[in-house]
Amino acid sequence: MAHKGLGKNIFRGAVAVPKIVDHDERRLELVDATWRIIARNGLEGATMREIAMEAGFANGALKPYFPTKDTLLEFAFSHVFNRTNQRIAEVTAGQTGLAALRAFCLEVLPLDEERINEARIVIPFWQKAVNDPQKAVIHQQSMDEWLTAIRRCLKEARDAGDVNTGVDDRALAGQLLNMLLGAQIEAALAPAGRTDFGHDRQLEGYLALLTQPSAR
Amino acid sequence: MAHKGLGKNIFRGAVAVPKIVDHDERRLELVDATWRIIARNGLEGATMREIAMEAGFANGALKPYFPTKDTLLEFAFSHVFNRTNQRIAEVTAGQTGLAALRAFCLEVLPLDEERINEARIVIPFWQKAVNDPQKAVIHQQSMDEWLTAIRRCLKEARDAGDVNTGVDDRALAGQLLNMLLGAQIEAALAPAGRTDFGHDRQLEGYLALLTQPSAR
DNA sequence: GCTTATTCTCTACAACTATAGAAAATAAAC
DNA sequence: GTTTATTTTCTATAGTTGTAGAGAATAAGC
Repeated sequence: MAHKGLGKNIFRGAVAVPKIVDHDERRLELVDATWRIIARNGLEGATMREIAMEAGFANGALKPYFPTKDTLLEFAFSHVFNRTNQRIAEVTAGQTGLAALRAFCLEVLPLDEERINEARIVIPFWQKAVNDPQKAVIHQQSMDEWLTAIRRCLKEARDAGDVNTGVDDRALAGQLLNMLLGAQIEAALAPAGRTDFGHDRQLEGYLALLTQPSAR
Repeated sequence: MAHKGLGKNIFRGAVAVPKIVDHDERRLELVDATWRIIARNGLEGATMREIAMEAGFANGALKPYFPTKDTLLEFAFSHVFNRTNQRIAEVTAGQTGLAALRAFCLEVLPLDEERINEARIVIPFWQKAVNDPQKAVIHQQSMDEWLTAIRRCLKEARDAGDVNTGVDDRALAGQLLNMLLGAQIEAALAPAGRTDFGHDRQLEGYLALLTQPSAR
């Protein structure tokens, strides 16, 4: 399980010296260092030297784990989505309808320092993705997943009577997704330290819009 | 009016040779070339050499007009906002309430190739602004203006009875602004050529949400 | 302690970038 | 045509970056 990074672990007569570091784990450490550097110094400040130093290594130490910088960055960016998606899964587990939708959005919105930092990582990613189709696909896939999840919640909420607007779910899901993305920008561009952007109130307001006071 | 770029146009006895190029105009040309390069090759591809060539000049020709690359980029980025704001002013002139709000949003949304290109320029700007407070302020100022404009429209629309939701205008304005920003990301990251993202339908849907069918 | 494969450090290098500034080209005024 | 200031080209430079790869350091098994 450990010998995955290099193809050198050939069968050797009797003695087999095991690898000391778990390559997969090391890659995650390096991704973490990359995130910290990007969040602190931006994409321009994320040089291989800087990242290595942040991880506690010297210049060339990343090579065995990521053959190229682009490999590292792409892996790092993918992992932001992975982590967010995992948190979403945890938070929405067992929930349905409007409750699930609320939990979903509250997890994506940059409501605390940690997620504001993630916003500061996602924006450089978007910038790269604008001119790198391979990275754009990574984004697109997660967005498609999110759209599907949102629409599932909306459908359930309609069945439960919590959503009864005449506006169709396709439009609603698009609105909500774009709101979530826009919130990342607002949070990432704000001066460091600000954490209260009223995004949670915006969300509650939006969800309230979906329920027309039909019978009153 | 022309001698603004350099401070060399000193009083000279009798003969005064006029400058041939209008510095302000030239700056705009250079900004245009910068936009084209960024939209086509991304921020990484926007080197001084590349920009100069795109504008039809050689390597050092930009210096008299922009002493440094950062100056050029900042000016170029500011101008995206300027241009958008001017278009907004034209389109919303004479309009009020929901009509003005609709016109405003339709102008900001990336509904055609030109504005999709602008989205491809704004995202690199945001990326720079994340770690450059001076650029972040440029963004913030326009966003504050936009928020104010949106809330003015909402108030007018309420007075006209076109908006009657219980959700307060502050939350609504925030939602709408974030929707507009998010739409830029979706458009900029899509493969070149796509132009229909349903953003206009999303907008109509959102505006419909603001009008509760109270008396029916 | 010795061997061996892995892991890391460090130096080197080629490519590229922003910028500076000398020199050439240019256009107006005489 | 000559002069003069402006405009542009072109070469040079200092700095940075990703990457390569030799060698040192390291840790496990004997």
